[in-house]
Amino acid sequence: MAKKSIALKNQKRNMIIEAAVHVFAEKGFFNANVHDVAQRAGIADGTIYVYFKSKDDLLISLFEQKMDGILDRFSKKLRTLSDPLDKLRTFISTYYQMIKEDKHLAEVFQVELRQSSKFLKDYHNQKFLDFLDMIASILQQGQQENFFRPELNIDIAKIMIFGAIDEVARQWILGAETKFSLEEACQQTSESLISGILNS
Amino acid sequence: MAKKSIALKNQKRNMIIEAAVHVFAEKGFFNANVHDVAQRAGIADGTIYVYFKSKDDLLISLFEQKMDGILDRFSKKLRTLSDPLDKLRTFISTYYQMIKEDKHLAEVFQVELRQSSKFLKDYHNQKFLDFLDMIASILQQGQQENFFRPELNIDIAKIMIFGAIDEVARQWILGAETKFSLEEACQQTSESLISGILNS
Amino acid sequence: MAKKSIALKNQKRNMIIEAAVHVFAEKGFFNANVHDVAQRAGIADGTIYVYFKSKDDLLISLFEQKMDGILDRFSKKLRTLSDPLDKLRTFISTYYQMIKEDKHLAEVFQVELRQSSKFLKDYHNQKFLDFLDMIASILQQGQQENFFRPELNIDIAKIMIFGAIDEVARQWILGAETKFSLEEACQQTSESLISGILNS
Amino acid sequence: MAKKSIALKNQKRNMIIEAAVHVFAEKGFFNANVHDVAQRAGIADGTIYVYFKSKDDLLISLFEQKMDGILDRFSKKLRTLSDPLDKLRTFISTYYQMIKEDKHLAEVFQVELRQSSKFLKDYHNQKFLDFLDMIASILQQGQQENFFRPELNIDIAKIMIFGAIDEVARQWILGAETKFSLEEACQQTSESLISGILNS
DNA sequence: GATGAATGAGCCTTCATTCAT
DNA sequence: AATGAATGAAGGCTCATTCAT
Repeated sequence: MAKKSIALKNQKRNMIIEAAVHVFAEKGFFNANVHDVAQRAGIADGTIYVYFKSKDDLLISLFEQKMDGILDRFSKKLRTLSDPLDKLRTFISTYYQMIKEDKHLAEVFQVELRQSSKFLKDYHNQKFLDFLDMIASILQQGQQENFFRPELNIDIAKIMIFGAIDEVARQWILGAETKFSLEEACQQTSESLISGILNS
Repeated sequence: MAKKSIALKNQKRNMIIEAAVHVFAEKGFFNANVHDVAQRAGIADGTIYVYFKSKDDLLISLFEQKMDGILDRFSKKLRTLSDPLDKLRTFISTYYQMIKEDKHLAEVFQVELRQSSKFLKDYHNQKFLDFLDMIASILQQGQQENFFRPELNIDIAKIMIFGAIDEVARQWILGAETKFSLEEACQQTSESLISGILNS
Repeated sequence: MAKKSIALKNQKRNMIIEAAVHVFAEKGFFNANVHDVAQRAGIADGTIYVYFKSKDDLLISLFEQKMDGILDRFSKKLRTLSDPLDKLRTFISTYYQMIKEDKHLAEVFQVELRQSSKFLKDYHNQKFLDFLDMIASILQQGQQENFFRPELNIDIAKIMIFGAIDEVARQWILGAETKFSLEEACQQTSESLISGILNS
Repeated sequence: MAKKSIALKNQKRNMIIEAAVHVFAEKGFFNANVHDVAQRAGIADGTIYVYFKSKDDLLISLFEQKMDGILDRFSKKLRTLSDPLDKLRTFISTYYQMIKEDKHLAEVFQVELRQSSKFLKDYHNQKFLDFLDMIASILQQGQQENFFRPELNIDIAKIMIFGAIDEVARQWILGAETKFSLEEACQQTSESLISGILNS
């Protein structure tokens, strides 16, 4: 019974998070009301506070929970591969796939996550750093195995790669000026990041 | 007299924008009060509204004005160059230089500009698109002159390049996990974007 | 439970309206703060907005609700009568009685209601027109039954009669220069409106 | 030169008052800005304060000045007449004529003047009482000369008569529900007030 | 006298959060 | 656990008034 109760509790908690993803994506964290989230979740405003300490806590919890899922997903995908180039290509394609599957979540992550450090005091976004380190691991392995240039600064490269694919994804989501498909974006960014843009 | 009056008005307007850059960078647009901006500018709250229609208008005006300066700066820098590779390297180094010179402005741009489309109804950020098109121009010229790969999709590449350098800049500003100098970042991203990360 | 809840809600709504009547009567709508009304009602400022959309809405709701009561009261009083002269005299005496019983409400109505058309966009004061039409009905019946002059323009007369008794009531409330009782006012205005001021 | 200067000063003062009449009539005293008035007068905001102590003072001055003109006008019209009935009919027709000639002024008087006692502390509207007393004088003379009923309470009747014609005028101005001309209104109210509505 | 930029007090309204039911 | 009415602090914005020019 206790187990079931916990499961139910988590279920409602997830419902709220799912509602928050939608509402925050649509209006942005600051323009969205707790009431909006509650309404979308089909519950009363006060109920939010049974599961979360505050509006900020809801956002952070959303990050953490979703990030766990994402880290898990990437981890599983990469585990089966051994070639660093395969890994990098898979990482990139998985990223775009994820964006495609859940635009709302992507919007919340890209926009709100960026400023989390500023408005959420004392929140150190460890999970995001873990995510970046997945790229770093691939690069490190690739460097050790002589795939990637030895003079590559991995701390910079991991950020650069993330920034590149993330910005392309954002512009695709925004839809403005988008004259490309995600598939093409995936192929193009992979190729350019790996081989550069030079015609050699 | 009229000239002087207009100059004075612009001077105060700029003072407010400068104050807003600092305050928005520190607290974020939503957490910052109009009072905070006024205080930093050394004026009364109401004076803000002599120069700007609303808090939103202040942010947009800040974007537009600063973007004009930035576009001008890049335009001048690139004008003297003819080699596409030189142009791209200069573009990237100028970007990092700009970030270094005015961290506050960079923060406002990177964080608040991103979500502008969401919370500022009917604001189409044309100036940002113009900025991206400066990269596109370089790429196009380079492609025509056979420097860059013919199969490169410029609409994607311009975004990718911007995303790459911008994210590296952001992480450098945030300071967290930053184990690199901007000079190194410049050299590394230029090299990787141009020649790729492959060890060939 | 639902019934009780609705009853309680209406009770509090009425409390606020009652407070608003007092405060608006004392200070006038524009000089009165929402805070004043809340304080008089013994609630927090924000609670006003649980029951009313805005300060304007509070005033309009006050009109509508009170007008409903007034229309009902007059309607009941007149229903039992058949003679048009009796009806008119009763209408007038009821008006003065009402004024006497609730000076505050009278002040709000006489002063604020007048300008409602100007400051409350899109508010068409239908209830007031209904009130005037109660006089019109009496006049019409009286005209048909040959009590009142056939050449009487009822659309003008109804307004004239209302204006006459309302202005006397207002001056009585203002107290300035008032050298008469409401009873006398009732008797005098009834007589003058019905028989004129001529000594015939 | 001093005289001329005073004349010029009065001219500008009048310009402001005229602008205020329009603006207050359109928007109501509270919804109208000093800026609106200044703009309509074609002067700077601050100039208002060269001629008037405050926004309230502007309204009061407007009343006083316009009332002087009105009292003068009525006084001149009535001076030539000797018959109390003629006087009363002339009073009423002059009132409607005045309304017709300057709707804006009429609106300001009818709406704003009413509440003056409430929002303008310590303002005793003596001129309005003088106006009412012009009616009282007519009634008194008529009563002494046996034209009007001896039991008529003049303090009540003067208010009643004013209220009657003023309300008809207001409804005519508002235009809503107005199915009559001012000429008809004049004839009807005169007749009804003098002879009553009874069919005798 | 005329100006209009600057002021800052004040107000309506929102909304995250609480708590009695 | 769930509710949603109530709270009250906080904030954007207005505008009558002032004053240096």
